[in-house]
Amino acid sequence: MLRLSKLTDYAVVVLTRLEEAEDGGVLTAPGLAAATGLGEPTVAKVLKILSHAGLVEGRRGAAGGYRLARPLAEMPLTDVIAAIDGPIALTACVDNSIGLCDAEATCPVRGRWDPVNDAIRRALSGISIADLARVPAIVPHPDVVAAE
Amino acid sequence: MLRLSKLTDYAVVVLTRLEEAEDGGVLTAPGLAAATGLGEPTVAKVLKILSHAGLVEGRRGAAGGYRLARPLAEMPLTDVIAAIDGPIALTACVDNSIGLCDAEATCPVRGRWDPVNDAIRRALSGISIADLARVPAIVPHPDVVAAE
DNA sequence: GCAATCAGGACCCGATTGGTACGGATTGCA
DNA sequence: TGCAATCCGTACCAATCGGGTCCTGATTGC
Repeated sequence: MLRLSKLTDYAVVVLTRLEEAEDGGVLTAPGLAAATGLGEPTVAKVLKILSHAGLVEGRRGAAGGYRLARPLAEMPLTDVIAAIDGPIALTACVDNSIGLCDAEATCPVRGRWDPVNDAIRRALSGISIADLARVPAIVPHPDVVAAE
Repeated sequence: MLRLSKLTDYAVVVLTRLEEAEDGGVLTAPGLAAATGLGEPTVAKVLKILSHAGLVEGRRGAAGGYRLARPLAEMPLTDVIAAIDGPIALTACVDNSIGLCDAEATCPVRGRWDPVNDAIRRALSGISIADLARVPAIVPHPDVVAAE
């Protein structure tokens, strides 16, 4: 389905929540889990990945927690996707990488998806997490409105 | 990894091969399998899906086979992806659909990915299968060139 | 009537993902 | 100095999904 993982979804939620509470302080993983309604271990996992990618900064210790490494407006969606789902490439053969495919010599699609990957990267690079956060979370569905 | 399925990849190969041999005649699934180097049952499966989506037309019987329903230039990539991978939506919650998510009321991301989905649809709608077929299948990789 | 082909479904195996658990390191505070 | 709270890294397990195969029918031409 051309889908990306749930973890990426969670990451956006957590990042959005982190910015809302941004007053210079930090938020703990358990606190974020309670605020988002997600499972605590899952939130911790997401935060660890984001920390590894440099999108959030973790501070250890008794008064530790997480805070954003930079404002969400300066955080392109591609960074989050790349951090959690890996490099943005629609097929297993990333761009023109060599040595991964067993039927490399006869593979009829080598390099063929490159323009598609580029198109998607361009489309996504213009969207920041702040753009997603700006969307109202609950949007009335046309069917529901029509049914009323 | 934001990946789409291998089947979609195969579909592009098969469609491209179908157009090359387009002289008004048809190509059989076993023939296409031999021509593309893919497994025969797999090719048959792809063709069945494409036929169901109306992208190719199957003709049964002794002299049966498949032919393109329309030229590849008039076949947007989104049609093939939608036929094989389903509707283009990055998350499980397709757009603003209701009733699928269990934690619907508290879900903090409902409708949030819509602009992303739209951006990807726009980026992909401008690409036809003919555009992909036009890309040379074998492209020298920069690393390989540098290593020589 | 027979052979060749498409059509549709069921099935199984492997891979990936989501989610969990555990031990260790770091920091603040009493 | 010890304790508690927190992050960090890794390993692990269960469930889902996709790739691939097979079988049985329906249709067509010879």
